[in-house]
Amino acid sequence: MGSRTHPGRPRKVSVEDTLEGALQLFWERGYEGTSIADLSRALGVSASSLYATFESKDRLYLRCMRHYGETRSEFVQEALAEENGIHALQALLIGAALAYGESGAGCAILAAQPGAAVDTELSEMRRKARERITRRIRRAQREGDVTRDLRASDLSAYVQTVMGGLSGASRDGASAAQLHRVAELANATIESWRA
Amino acid sequence: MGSRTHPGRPRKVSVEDTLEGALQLFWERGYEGTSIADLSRALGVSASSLYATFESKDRLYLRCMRHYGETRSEFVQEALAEENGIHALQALLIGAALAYGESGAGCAILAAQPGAAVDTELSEMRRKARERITRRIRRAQREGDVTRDLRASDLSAYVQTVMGGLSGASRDGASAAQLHRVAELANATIESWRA
DNA sequence: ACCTTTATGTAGCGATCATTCCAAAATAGC
DNA sequence: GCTATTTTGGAATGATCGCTACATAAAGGT
Repeated sequence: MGSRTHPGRPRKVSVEDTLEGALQLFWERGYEGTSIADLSRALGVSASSLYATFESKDRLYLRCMRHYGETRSEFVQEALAEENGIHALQALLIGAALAYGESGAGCAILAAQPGAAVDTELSEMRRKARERITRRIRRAQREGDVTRDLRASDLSAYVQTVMGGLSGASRDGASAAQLHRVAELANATIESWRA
Repeated sequence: MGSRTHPGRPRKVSVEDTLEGALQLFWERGYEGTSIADLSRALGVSASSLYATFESKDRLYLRCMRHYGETRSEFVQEALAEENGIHALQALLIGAALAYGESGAGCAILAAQPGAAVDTELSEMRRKARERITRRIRRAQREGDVTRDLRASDLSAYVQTVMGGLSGASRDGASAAQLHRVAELANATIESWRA
């Protein structure tokens, strides 16, 4: 299945560009608030082309959310790579405040509403993100950065709760500066988690 | 206009019951995820009756959100009535964790997605809630419960951000116990705001 | 009994929804 | 230039959307 003898007509818009454009609409208006006609109009591609490339609206939405995860979560990787565990978590919240403040639409995945079978996969994505934070905290506890008196899963839940709150505040119109100040208040809590 | 001479046919379902039932659907599935046909089926009332009583889907939704505010925010009043300012804010988060944990659908107003002209009013409701918290914090600062080194509006924003995060976590399936533990972590921050 | 008033259900409105069919267009290999 | 392959746009699918017209049912006032 790798012969590739006959090429066919070239696509008007690349898959990458389509995902990026569709993401913007889904991100701002949500899954149910974005119709195929909206996407077709905004992208300059007919509905049938979208269906030929991405099987259904569900699948396209899912691809967009994965695309979001791949292109908008660098700040998570960078923050968790901080040597000191406390600094890592604090950098995570500051990074979230900055990222959500820039976009003005919060986190596409955390802000997604329940809807059909898509929600299962999104919930799984959120669970994995939380798990990544939990593992980083466990490592910090092993390394003596974070106290062992508190459960890593609880601390992780707190961090993701604040991130979700920042996401919501961003969508509600909070300024980047405002989000930053909230993140700093939350970081005072994290400061108290030192071993 | 208070004569009331001719009564007319009695309604099958009271306005109160209709609002309560419609709220349940809107709360769980959101505005766009709930159709008039869904409401008609769930309430046992025809669509035309709904339109005769509530002018439009927008207005019905708005009435439901107000109904939510009137019947589900007792914990806010009770918490903010606490004598000590620090305790008031802490009770607010604990109360939110309890309330959102019970419903399993978070806060209907904080979790509402942007959509048409309805969003303006919901945003206003959130703003008023935040203002109420801000005023309580200012009072606490006057009474010497909370430090004057931090801006009341920032502290209020933090509290509402955590509430929004708890709401989202609840919708994502977090248990009441889990929400409670997160609230207690957030309350450690609030503890540090003592004057 | 009749009248006024209000709420009811049925049927239907045009618009939009996600999705599909299909023929034409555009490419590379032969 | 032909063929195979793939994407394209336009038209149409049935279903559902929010909403309305209309005739009838159920009450109290007289």
